[in-house]
Amino acid sequence: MANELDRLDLKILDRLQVDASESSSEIAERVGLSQSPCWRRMQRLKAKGYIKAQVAVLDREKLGESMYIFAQLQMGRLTDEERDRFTQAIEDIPEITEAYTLFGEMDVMLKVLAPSMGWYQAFTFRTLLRLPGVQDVRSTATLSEIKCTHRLPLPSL
Amino acid sequence: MANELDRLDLKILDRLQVDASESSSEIAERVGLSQSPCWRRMQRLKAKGYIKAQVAVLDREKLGESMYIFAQLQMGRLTDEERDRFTQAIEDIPEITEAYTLFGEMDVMLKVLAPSMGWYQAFTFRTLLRLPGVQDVRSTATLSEIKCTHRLPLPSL
DNA sequence: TATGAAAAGATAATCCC
DNA sequence: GGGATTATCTTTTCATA
Repeated sequence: MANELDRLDLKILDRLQVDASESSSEIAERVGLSQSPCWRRMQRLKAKGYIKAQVAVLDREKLGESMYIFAQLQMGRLTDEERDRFTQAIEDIPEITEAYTLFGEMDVMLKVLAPSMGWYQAFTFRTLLRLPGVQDVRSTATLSEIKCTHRLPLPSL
Repeated sequence: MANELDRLDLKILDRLQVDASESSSEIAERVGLSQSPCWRRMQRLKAKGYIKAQVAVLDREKLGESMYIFAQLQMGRLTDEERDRFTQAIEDIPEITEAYTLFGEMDVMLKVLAPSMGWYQAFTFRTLLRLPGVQDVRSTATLSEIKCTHRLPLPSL
C-alpha cells in the first residue's frame, strides 16, 4: 500500500465506505478533525486513487425478481487476441457483475445476476458457452442473500 | 418491483450507480430534466428505499496485498438460535464480504477477502470451521480480478 | 400532479494563519 | 492542521401549466 496513509486517512476511508453522503464537516467530526484538513485529505485520497468512485447502492429486490448465480468456467488455451475478446465480452455483459480467474481445475468464476432461471438457461447456452475458449460451465444458484457488501476491511482501525 | 418507476427514474438510478458524486443539475441534464424535478425524484427514490446507500468504492490493490477466496460451506442441521448466531457471526467478520445460501450439495457460499494465504489457513480452522453447523469447507482462491462491480442491470434502458 | 424558477440554507472549496 | 471567507450546490418555497 505504500504507507502514505495514516490512521486518520484510514478512518476517513472507512467512513466513506459506509456513507459517502455525509458532508465533510460531519466526517471531520467523526474522525476528530476540522472541516478543511478533512476535506483536503479526502481530495488527496481521490487524487491518489484510493477512492475509485462514489456510487449509489440500489435495492436489488425492489427492482424486480432476480437471483445471483455463480458460474465456474473451464477454459481451453487462449491466444492473446482471444483472451482480449473474452475479457471484453465479460465487461460488456451487465448481468455479469464479477469475474475472477481461479486457482484449481475450473478457470474462471463468474457472478451472474439472472432475472430468472429461464433467462439463465438461455444465457448459458447462447452466451457463456460461445465465449472464446469456454469448454464447460458449472453453475451454482443462490437461494438467499445473507450478506453483500463491498466494504473493505481496513487495517489498524 | 411494482412499476412505480418510469424510464426517467431508471435512468437516474443508473447514473447514480455509476457516479453518485455528480450534482443533481448534472444528472438532470443527462436524463433530460431540469434540476428541481430531478432532485425530487432522487429524494423519492431514496425515501422509497430504491437507493439503500451511497458509498465510496476503494482501490483494493492500493490498500495492501489481498485476494478474494470463495469458500463453500457444508452445513449440518441448525436450530433457529444457531442459525441466528451463524448469520450474526458472518455479519461481524469484515473479511467476509458476501454470503449466500445455495441450491445443491454445498449450503453456503462465502466470498472472503484474505490478506494472505497464511491468514486464510488460520481463518478456515479457527473461525469458519467453528461457526455453528459448519461441517466442511471447500475453498477456491482467485488469481486475478477481471471485473468487479455492484452495478445492477436495469431493465428497459 | 408535475414542472420550472428563484430564494434561502448548507456545503464545498479557497485563502491565510 | 485550524479558522474564516467565498463560491457552489442543495433544498425549500412558490408560481405555473
